[in-house]
Amino acid sequence: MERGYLDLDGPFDLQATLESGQSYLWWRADGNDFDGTFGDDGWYVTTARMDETPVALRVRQQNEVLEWESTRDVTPVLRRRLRLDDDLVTIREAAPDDDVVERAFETYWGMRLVREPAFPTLVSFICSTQMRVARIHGMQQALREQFGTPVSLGGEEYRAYPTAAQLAATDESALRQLSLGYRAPYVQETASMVASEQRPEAVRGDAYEDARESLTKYVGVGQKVADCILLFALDYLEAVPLDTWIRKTISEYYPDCEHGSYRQTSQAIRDRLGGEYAGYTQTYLFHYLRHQEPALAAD
DNA sequence: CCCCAGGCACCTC
DNA sequence: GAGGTGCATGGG
Repeated sequence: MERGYLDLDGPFDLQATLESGQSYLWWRADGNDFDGTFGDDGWYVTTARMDETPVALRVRQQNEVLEWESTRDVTPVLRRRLRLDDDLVTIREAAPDDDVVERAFETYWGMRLVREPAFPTLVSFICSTQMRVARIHGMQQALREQFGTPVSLGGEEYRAYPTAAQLAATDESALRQLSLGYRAPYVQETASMVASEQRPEAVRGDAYEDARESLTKYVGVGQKVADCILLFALDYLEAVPLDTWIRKTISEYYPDCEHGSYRQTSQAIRDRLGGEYAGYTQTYLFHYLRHQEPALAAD
């Protein structure tokens, strides 16, 4: 097993980054789910594909350093997936100068967006509809344990997130047994599409609204889920997913951005929240308000 | 029993 | 394009 230490350049908060509902692809090594408190040492686990081979890795933050363990040097994986090269100061400067945005950035300063692999993100957010964060996470763990390839790391046995081919090979009833509910056929059909060369990464380079529209070809993907995939996997930092939380926020703090259609409201709030980095601000607001609902109601 | 959760597909008009 | 409905499952 290899171990390494990665010096952090600028503010970083691993817990906020991994437990803010952006990614459902990491879990705590101590077995506690995200709503519990840390039992011991702060390690998170995930799997990655390096040269088509699944690799397990552990990471924890100790002040200005990320410590990792894996069977290979996973420094490039961490840089990419945790967006360690983002310039948070510049991003924050693009955000509006109002109280709620200030409080959100202040409270979780150091939180990064993630840049996760596209297919697992696609499946995760198909599962996210009408579902709480903790259960979305549980569903991905179930998919991993049921269909993923075994990977070992330092005596521990994990399972990689299943590939499109692995999920395409299953059927609706097997997915329903994992409590995916009505999302089961969506996941299976979408996995089949991706396995037959319709890869979500193909939208890279398209104009933002074209890319969003294009992703809705997958079953179970509407405009909101498409925005999540663009923001958390495909580097479209301007994407602002209009979920129940951000809609409540718009109604409370930015009522002039409310319009009839998703497209128009999206355009207005995107401009308000900082244009090219609007999705970053949205993610701070989402995480902050989801843990501060009384404050929202009191305003 | 109720309501709700990072909405979407499907149907009308 | 806009407007209604049904939808699986578990937790409060």
